[in-house]
Amino acid sequence: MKRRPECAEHESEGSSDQSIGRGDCSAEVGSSPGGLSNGTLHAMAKPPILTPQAEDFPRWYQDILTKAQLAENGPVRGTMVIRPYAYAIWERMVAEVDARIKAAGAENAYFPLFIPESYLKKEAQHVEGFSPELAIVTHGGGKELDEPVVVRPTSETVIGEYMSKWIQSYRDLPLLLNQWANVVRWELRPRLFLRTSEFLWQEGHCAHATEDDAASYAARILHEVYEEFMVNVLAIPVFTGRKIPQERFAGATNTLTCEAMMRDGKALQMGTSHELGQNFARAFDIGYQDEHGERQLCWTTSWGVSTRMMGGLIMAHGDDAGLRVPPRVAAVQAVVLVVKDEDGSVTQVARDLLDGLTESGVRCRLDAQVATGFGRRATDWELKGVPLRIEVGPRDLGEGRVVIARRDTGEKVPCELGELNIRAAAILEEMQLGMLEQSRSDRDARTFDVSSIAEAREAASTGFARIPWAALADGGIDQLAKEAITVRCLQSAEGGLAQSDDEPGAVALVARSY
RNA sequence: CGGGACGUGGCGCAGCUUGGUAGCGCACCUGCUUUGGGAGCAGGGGGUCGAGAGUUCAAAUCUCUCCGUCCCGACCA
Repeated sequence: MKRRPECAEHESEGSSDQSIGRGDCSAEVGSSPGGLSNGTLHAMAKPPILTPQAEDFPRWYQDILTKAQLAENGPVRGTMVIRPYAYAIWERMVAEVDARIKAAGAENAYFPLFIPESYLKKEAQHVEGFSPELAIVTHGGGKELDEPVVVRPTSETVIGEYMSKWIQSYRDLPLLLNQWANVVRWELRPRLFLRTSEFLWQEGHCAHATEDDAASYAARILHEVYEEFMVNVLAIPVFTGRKIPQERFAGATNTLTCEAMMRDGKALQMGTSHELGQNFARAFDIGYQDEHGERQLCWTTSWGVSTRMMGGLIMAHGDDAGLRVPPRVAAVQAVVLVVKDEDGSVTQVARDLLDGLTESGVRCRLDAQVATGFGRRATDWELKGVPLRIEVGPRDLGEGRVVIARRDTGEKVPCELGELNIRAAAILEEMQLGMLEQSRSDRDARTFDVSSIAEAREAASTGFARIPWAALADGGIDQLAKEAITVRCLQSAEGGLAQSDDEPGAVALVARSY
């Protein structure tokens, strides 16, 4: 079993100079490719902007939330205020996921925030699973309510009630619904984006005629919507697999998951897709008449991704200089930064460049706040993870060029004015792929195939372990649980989704997790 | 909810042991000089010291209770 040094390793490998001006990286400092800065050695004396990841990852996470102005706690414990910059990224996620959901045939609708308590109680496992985390409204209009109202922790129940009305015939199937909403699950230990009492998400709810249809749709959403989005837009590779019974959604017969590795080696469940069997169909009488006039019960599914993905984005890509947002989700893909301007002429050129970039489809913003020093602004944009910084100063313009600085590698390259639009678009594309490759190789380097529990424990101290499911058969899960290691999912021997809880040859992916 | 740490301007902290009514760095505001990697100088604004109660002539400081935050566990998207 091979081992790699702790954390943040790829910052010190290769010729990356993303450490310019920062105190967190000792080697490679003087190598600014553009040859444009010379103060880097002095800059090393400055304290790091963020607590370095290797020193204290949770603190790094807190720091970045604050300093990149992403989110903060709301006044009620567990609630979250999402600041504009982070919300803009969330909106990009929503747009991308929504398009894929629609491509998979589901339609958006909206169901109420308040659910009669009695609905929750209709499905035994569902109530049991959720009752500890419910927020329940007992008063309204100044009076005690006859029946308490639950703030939705998820909407299987209300939606089930309406599906039951809307579905009469096999011709009404499949019924593929989705809603974007907020939900509330009272959390004991909240953590911004990762686990908040109120969060934003998308919840799909579908009814199918057969178990096979339901199963294949749940898997289709997992792969074609979630995995595809995470890999190609968020540039986060994920392991997909089947949850073990203990980790299943309350009321599901099968839960599928996308598990990603964060830069501290812990796993984050980024999305789930559930087969609900006929549990909710039975509880809410979701049924139809088939071709032969026989009454049949539907098979339902539900699936969701949430603002937790923001936490995943931050922890999968962020480095000691801040966030790194892959171009396809970046709300701001490029910032045109005026280095210095004495008579307004540089800013004018910057505006023109901005217009050109905008026309060629790059989401960009102007930073002409020359009252604030260049270094300060450069650092701030790095903190926010904007993929490209286009530096425009009098010196450049004298030579008819600008400098493009990449957030992923820290590299700076000069670019002729006339080529900016094409170059920027090309670099963004390259960065998108590069970030995915980097995440994938980092993850793979920390994912170990092991055969014993002792090895799994060892591997999970820095990353993931893949262990034969059979090796955890008697007491293995409990043994690992003592070290806070859990089974993230089961995969088949070939790497696909395990088809059952006791599939022969299945492999368990185990890790510490969020 | 169990174990640990901690709550002092927006952020990070000192002051608490030996009570005497608040300070530092960053950030912020104004002006000038600056601007190619976290600017400098000068001036300025902002805190009933997490909340409540108690002890005391006097509480950031001592006592109790509560609340909140962070880490570790049980629970979860």
